[in-house]
Amino acid sequence: MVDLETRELKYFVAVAKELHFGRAAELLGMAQPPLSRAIKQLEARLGVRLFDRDRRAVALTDAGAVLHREAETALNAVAAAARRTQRAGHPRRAIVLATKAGAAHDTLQRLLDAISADAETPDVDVVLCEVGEQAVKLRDGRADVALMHRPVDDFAGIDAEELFTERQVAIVPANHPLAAREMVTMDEISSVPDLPMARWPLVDGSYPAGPGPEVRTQSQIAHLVALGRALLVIPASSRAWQWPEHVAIPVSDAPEVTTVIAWPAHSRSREIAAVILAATRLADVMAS
Amino acid sequence: MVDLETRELKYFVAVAKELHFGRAAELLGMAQPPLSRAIKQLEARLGVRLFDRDRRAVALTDAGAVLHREAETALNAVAAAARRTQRAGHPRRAIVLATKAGAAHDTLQRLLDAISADAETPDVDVVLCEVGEQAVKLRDGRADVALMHRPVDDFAGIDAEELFTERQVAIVPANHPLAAREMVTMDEISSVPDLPMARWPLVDGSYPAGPGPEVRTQSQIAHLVALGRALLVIPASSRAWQWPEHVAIPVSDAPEVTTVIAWPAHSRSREIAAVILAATRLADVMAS
DNA sequence: CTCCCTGATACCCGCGCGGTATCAGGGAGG
DNA sequence: CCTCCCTGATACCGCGCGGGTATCAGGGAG
Repeated sequence: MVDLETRELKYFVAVAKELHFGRAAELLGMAQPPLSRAIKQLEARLGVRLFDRDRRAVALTDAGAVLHREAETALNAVAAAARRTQRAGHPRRAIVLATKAGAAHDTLQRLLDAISADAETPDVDVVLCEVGEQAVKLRDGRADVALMHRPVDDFAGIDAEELFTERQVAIVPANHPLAAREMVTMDEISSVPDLPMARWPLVDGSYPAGPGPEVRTQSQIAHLVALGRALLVIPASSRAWQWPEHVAIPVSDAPEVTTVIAWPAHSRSREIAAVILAATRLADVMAS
Repeated sequence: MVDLETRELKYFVAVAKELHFGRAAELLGMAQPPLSRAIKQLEARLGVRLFDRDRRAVALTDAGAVLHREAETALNAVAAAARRTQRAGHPRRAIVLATKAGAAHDTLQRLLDAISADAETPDVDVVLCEVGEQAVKLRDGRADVALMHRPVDDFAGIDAEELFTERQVAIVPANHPLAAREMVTMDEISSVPDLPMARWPLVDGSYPAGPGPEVRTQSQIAHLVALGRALLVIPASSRAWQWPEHVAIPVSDAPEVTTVIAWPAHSRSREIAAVILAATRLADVMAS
């Protein structure tokens, strides 16, 4: 049985990301030769070639691609172990709730109120995330629970309880012809040439192909829409970040989005359970 | 940011399991002093006390208990990374299916037939498990897919697709009065003093309290039932291992058991997806 | 043909990990 | 009350390995 050290995994991931030993070494704060040697030893120990180096380019082999994925989840698990242990050991025992900035603002407000009013639930810190960051933070231990969205977010390794489901709205510039509409369809908004949909980064940080502008943050897209350069389809409850220059129009045929409260698939502590319970109870109240 | 090495985690887990530095060191194949030092350094690095040592006994602190849980999942992830990488790199690319020995025998038979008949699906090796072992093997990479049972198995970190649901039967000795019955209730069988239910080990290896005999394997319990010393409630499809000395009686009010095909929550490769698809298709055929 | 880019090799040094020997403190038994 | 022993902590040492610098090697570009 081979066993890998997290140091080796970290080295491997750096090279797999950069596909360049020199740059990877620099990122790791070390020299290139020991890095080359470490990777070589790793390959020897596993008995598997991880990179194809043909003098000018470095590429992942199939096995390397597998390790790339696996190593990242393993490193996340190790980091989570460290962070959760530290948090458990320190007097301050607030749990961390991750949520997309601007999303479900009023629900979150009421949830936090309910939690702080209830003596049973622990203190909660809120950390605001961009796009799909909640899952990352749950996985590496920087957060304990999160508000996430089905089906848009990535739930691998994450459990969740449904809170509420809502339709989506298109956010368009107030001075655009579409702004006068009562309701639109996906077909209509995807065929507007002067208002392409903004492109969000995928999990690996790259962008899908398409005509729309590349954005990373909510305020970037808010700005772009206000400038009349893009439109956006989001859950209705996200409207909290709308500016006067924005108009929200219900989209009749966009898939509904379910807001869920999510936690890492393992480690369901009593504190986390209390918060989940508070959230589901609140959702029941709001539904009735 | 602290980062833990897998070596340290392994040391910690050994001590957490044994609650005894000397024995843990022996299990690890090392001397006790370096182990003590390693744990001490770990505590220093995390800034958290992990064990309460009061000269005569070693106990986990709250933080230690957290790390115990987290470290085991992290180590599983690391081991899985190594194993899956090795498997991906070697010419032989069979995927490994874990199943409880004796359970759902005919379904499995047909599934394997369907898979080997289909050129699209990969080769499949079958590994037979005792009780809840499938989840462990999925988590540490020794298996890629598994047949598991809801609600009895532990699905933390594991995704699954339902295959079929069935009622449970009580297995009793053929010479016992109950053997003549057409149908029994849970109440009836739990109040038979001379036929206690066998006790299976919990996830941590210990046994729940109770009058029944402790068993670890299917053949142990099969033997015990044949000897008239215990009874057992299992899904109807598990009857494959019945001996002539066994009689199966439907239990009217036992919770139904759903057999599912399961895989680790991350890493859903094309090969695994093909096997899952074959299994769900087969279940559809069998249901109609 | 030459230069340069990039990964591999050679070699050295120092830290850290693991080993042995020993200490320290407290519980149990006479 | 004293002693023995059990168990974890401390002290100290040696060496292996991880990381550094210098250099090589091979192939693409101009």
